[in-house]
Amino acid sequence: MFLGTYRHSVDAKGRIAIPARFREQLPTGTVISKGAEGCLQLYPPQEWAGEQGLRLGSTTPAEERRLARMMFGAARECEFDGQGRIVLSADQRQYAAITNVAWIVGVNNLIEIWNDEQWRRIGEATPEEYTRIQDQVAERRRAQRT
Amino acid sequence: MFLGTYRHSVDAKGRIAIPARFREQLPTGTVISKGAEGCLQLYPPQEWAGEQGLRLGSTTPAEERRLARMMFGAARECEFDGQGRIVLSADQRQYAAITNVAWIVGVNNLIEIWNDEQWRRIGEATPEEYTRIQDQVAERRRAQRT
DNA sequence: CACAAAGTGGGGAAAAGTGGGGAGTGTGAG
DNA sequence: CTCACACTCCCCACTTTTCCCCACTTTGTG
Repeated sequence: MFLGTYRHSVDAKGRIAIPARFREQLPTGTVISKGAEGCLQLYPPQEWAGEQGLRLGSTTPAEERRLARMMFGAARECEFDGQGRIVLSADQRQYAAITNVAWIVGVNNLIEIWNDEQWRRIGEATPEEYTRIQDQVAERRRAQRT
Repeated sequence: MFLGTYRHSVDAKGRIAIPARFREQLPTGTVISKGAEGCLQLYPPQEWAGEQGLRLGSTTPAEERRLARMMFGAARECEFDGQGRIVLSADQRQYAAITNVAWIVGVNNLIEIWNDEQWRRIGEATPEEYTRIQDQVAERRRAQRT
């Protein structure tokens, strides 16, 4: 379970330190890829396995073909250096518009990496916004139960 | 079952002591996160388990993605030091507007942490207000049952 | 009133995060 | 073929943060 938000710097070589709390839950085989809304996502092996349902074949619909190409084409296995950092490729940094700092966010089953500005819009919600969103969850849950 | 209200101080390092009566009911795996109306909430493991239905994957709808990011990004597992204190992150203190003192309130199944001023507004309700609120809830329940 | 338990505050060791140097490898131009 | 350049890793050193431990104060209880 990945929880919490961390603000880390990205150095000139494109390296970023993954918080120790996350790192110790990430075995080798962890994959980083592009995610929705312009973030990057780290999938632990068991989560990445869940995405293997997406496959190309003669009967795969057009949209799934496109999604599969984007997801798997952008993916890479994570390699940690001695300091617990991974390298974000130029391509990945451009996609997520990351320059000097980035936010690393635990989202339950996977980890996301965001640029400064975009994360602020999500993470620095006021109590009022947060309350509204929570009520939405409750409403959604109630609707699903029926 | 968590009952009662305690006024504790928050030191320069952001630490706050959880009342012993609460602590002895909180196993490891307790999670603290942002709550409605600008408070912080402590979820014992069994309560938090209910929040974990939200998962991210390539097929998760946009609304759920946003909810998951806010909920889990704001959360952290509680870690007690030898004195029974937890650390409130800078982010959490800012959200709840907590500086030197805070109120720790047992609310049946979970625990809330409030800043001084906001709690006074809730905790120091007059008998008239209390009665009115009780009637409102009763009315709502009756409406839902139909 | 004495003792125990709970809460508060701070110092210091250890861990985590940050930045940069330099060896090794590969590519492309001369 | 050789040299220059770029790039990737690996390692070392510094800074900052975290957390563990000790000591004091306050509260509660027999």
